[in-house]
Amino acid sequence: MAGRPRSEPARRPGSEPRSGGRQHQARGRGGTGRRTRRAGRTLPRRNREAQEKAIVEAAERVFAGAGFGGATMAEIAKAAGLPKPNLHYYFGSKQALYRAVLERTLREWLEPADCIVASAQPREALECYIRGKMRLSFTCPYASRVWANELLHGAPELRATLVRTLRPLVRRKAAVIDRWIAEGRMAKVDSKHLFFTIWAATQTYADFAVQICAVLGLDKFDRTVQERATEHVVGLILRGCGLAGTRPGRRK
Amino acid sequence: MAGRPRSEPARRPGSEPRSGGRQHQARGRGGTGRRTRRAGRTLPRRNREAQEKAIVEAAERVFAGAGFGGATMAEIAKAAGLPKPNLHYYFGSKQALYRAVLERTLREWLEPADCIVASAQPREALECYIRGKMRLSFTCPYASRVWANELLHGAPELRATLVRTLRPLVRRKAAVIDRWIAEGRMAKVDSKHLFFTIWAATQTYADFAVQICAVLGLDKFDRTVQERATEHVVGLILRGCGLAGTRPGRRK
DNA sequence: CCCACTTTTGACCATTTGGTCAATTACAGG
DNA sequence: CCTGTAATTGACCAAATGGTCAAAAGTGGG
Repeated sequence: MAGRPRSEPARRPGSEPRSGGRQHQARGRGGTGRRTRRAGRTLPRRNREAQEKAIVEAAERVFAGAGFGGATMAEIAKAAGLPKPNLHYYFGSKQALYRAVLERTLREWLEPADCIVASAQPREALECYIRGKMRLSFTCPYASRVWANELLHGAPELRATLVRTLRPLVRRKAAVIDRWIAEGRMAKVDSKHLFFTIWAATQTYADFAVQICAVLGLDKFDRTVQERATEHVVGLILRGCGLAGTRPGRRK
Repeated sequence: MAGRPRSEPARRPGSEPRSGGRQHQARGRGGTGRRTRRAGRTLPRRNREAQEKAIVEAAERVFAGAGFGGATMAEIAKAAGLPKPNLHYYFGSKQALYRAVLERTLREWLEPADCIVASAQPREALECYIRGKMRLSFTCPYASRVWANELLHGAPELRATLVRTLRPLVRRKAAVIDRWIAEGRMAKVDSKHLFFTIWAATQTYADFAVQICAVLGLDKFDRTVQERATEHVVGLILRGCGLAGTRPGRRK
């Protein structure tokens, strides 16, 4: 099938490396997504947005499992259930796809920080933040691992983002905490390093899950362990910040 | 290019991939190192042990920077200042070399835990352990990153080691902590999860150094930041374990 | 000086991999 | 039904990569 080259097929595919660079214009012009809603035949006729999402999600899993260097486009394509050229059609290159995955992750990463606002109670705010982070670790471990992997290798793709986005965010949130400290509402801790510790303590459950499972003798995290871990981290850090009290003991 | 000797290329002496692995008997007999002192020409004539060490160290840096999949034998060879076939001569395969790097790391990893013994004071013991871990993070970041990378990707090479070596160690050390808790000498924390938190909080300075530097606006850690970070982590966790007191405030 | 053994290397391969193409199919309008 | 555009896909590359060889060098003993 397919084939049947009409009449003047063999035009010698140029042989030159074409080298090329910016072919793949990506994104058409205006209303690309027309949402056809009329299923073609085998493929549910997904629109561009849905296809891109499917690819990014597949890529997230594969990158998380093998790192940028270890992941292959073929594997990602397979995971997404699409032929390989489609990935290039939508994202142009492996690196661009990788970047798309990272961008997606950044949003989730920053979200829980919304809890930390000056008008909140220190204990409520930090507890909310930590719980949010723990929840993410358990629900989106892949995203966390891709992010961790990128940092591990020197953040070649997002060093700029760290400085332009993460740094200002931390500065703002740290200022809130510093005020609480100045008002004597919590112990004197280094507010920025507190963030590093919270990130580390919470994401370790996503990034290093195998190690934790191995030590605990589990195959995977179950509800019980997730709750136990969460209460442990929340308790330890709140106590470390001088925010114990109120809630008597371990909840569960 | 590349010739195309079509005719009778390989005599296939053993056809099979050799699979096995024990070629490369490593370790010579007794006095391998004879240190010729007469430089052959460019290479100072290093003995086997020294060569292996040089290779492992180069590999550690390269694996840390690119992960297993992203690292190339050529790059490692270049970093070690040796031709590529030498790596295979000494270690047989990329995987074997990688494993050698991991084994080396495991030793460093476990060492600081010696501080935690039943006869010690809880505060002294934990403080010693945390400081030891922090020191390692700052002095041997590459090793930590290789380890982290391996865990991140599911620990394909050392899942067994985790269960056979790390798990029993944690069980023993956790038992010590549980006793201290039972004796009312420290707060009620989950002893195993306490280890996970300590590992995370300390190694984040090695694994995610770029992120921390970006947030702090630094190029690299200087003495001051290292001390500040150490005091922060020690203080936060000890307080979280109900082991504050004695030492008044932040030392520096 | 010769011999047996360990190391060192340059030259090569078979495969894998990111990426490219041209041809084909699916649609939406006219 | 025809046509232009978006999307899809099988077939291909050139480059990179892990690994292999066999021919050198070194080396120490007899």
